[in-house]
Amino acid sequence: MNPDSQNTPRYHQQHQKAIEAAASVFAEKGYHGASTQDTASHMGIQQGSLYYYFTSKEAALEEVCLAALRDYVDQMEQISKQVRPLKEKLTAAIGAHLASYRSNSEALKVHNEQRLYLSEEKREKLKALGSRYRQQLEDILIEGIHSGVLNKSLDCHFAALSLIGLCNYWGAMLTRDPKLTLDEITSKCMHFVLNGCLGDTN
Amino acid sequence: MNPDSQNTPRYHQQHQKAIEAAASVFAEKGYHGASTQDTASHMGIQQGSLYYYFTSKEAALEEVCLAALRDYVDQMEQISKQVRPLKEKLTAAIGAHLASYRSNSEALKVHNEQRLYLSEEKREKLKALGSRYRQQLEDILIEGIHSGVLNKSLDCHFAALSLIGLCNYWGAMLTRDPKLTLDEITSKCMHFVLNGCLGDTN
DNA sequence: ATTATTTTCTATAACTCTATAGATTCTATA
DNA sequence: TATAGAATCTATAGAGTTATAGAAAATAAT
Repeated sequence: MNPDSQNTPRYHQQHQKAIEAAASVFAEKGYHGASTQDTASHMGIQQGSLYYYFTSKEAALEEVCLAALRDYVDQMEQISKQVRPLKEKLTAAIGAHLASYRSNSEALKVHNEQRLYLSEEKREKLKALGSRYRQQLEDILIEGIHSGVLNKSLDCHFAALSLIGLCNYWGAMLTRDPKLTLDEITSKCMHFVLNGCLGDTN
Repeated sequence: MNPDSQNTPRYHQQHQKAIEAAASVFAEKGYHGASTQDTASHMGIQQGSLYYYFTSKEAALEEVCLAALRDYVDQMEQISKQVRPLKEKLTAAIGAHLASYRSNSEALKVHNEQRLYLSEEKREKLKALGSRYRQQLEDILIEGIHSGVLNKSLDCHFAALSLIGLCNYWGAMLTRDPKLTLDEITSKCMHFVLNGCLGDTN
């Protein structure tokens, strides 16, 4: 393949479609459970043609994971930069995290559930992105302490990770159960994270 | 195979070993990523011999998941029956959940991450067990409201699910990072679940 | 309209995987 | 120790998988 050919609009568009198709079938059947045939069928081309867009099946997984993370790390970056009160920021962060599951559900699900099947080496880039995300969330919480809204003795590292765990859990639920609404889950997560089970009503 | 042969001590013992071997390789490589050859090698027999203990690869996955769930649903049943103050019960529940990951990590991990690859039909039994677990947790919370400890307006269903999500997240962390201690994570989860990020220090 | 390039297709090599059948080796018991 | 039954092994059918090579079709450029 001529390396220039990767710069045509058509190539870009089809490459994108290929990533989405891979995300979709990996999300449904898992990385090992899905075949390149599945991905190809999903985007309406022959199995062999897929290799015009991916060098290997593993490369496809890597691209899906990277695409998923980049999107939502970018969003978080935006949110953490803004100057707004803690509660608004946190609501935005949780909302964006959960929304990623609805809009981009497949890719994010694949990242969370299938990335361990990538070689150590390929996971490094993902790790870097992932911990940037966690750090930004942590920074929001630290800021919340400084502004006097959050409990001074809060372990922000633990809380940030717990929040990620919680959002991933509910995000996965959102993709499985269409009856759940994004807004409701967002506000319930928010309330739970802030007040826990003891906290006062408000 | 003579059906009686499944009643020998040797059969029981090897069958158990087979479940553990399957749990181990499924946990590491995923259901589809692991081969029956892997499982057989892990327990030191030939690939074909495995079918003396499992009727199919899928049946092996089912057994692994069932074994994992039964163990920890039983524990929860014990805990929810006891007459103790809410905080103690909840600590016991969280502690038991997290401890399952340390002791029985592989099977539980397989249940959480691979059970969706079972046929709808085979998942039914798991669902029943799983929702019994959730219900018991929910009951503990409801009891906590009645005894006046928990916030009256708490959505116990949502809270129980969130707690499960949180414990699964930290449970997975516990299995990956040996530096984390069970007691510390238990108490942090407990504190987080009760007080959230706003709640007072105590 | 002809040519060059990009995109897709077909066919297939080289594996790997599950599951089964029948032979073989253990093991307990009479 | 002879023998029935349990446990394991070997070999393989049959299906599915990834990746590649070269032909064909579609598209863009001259």
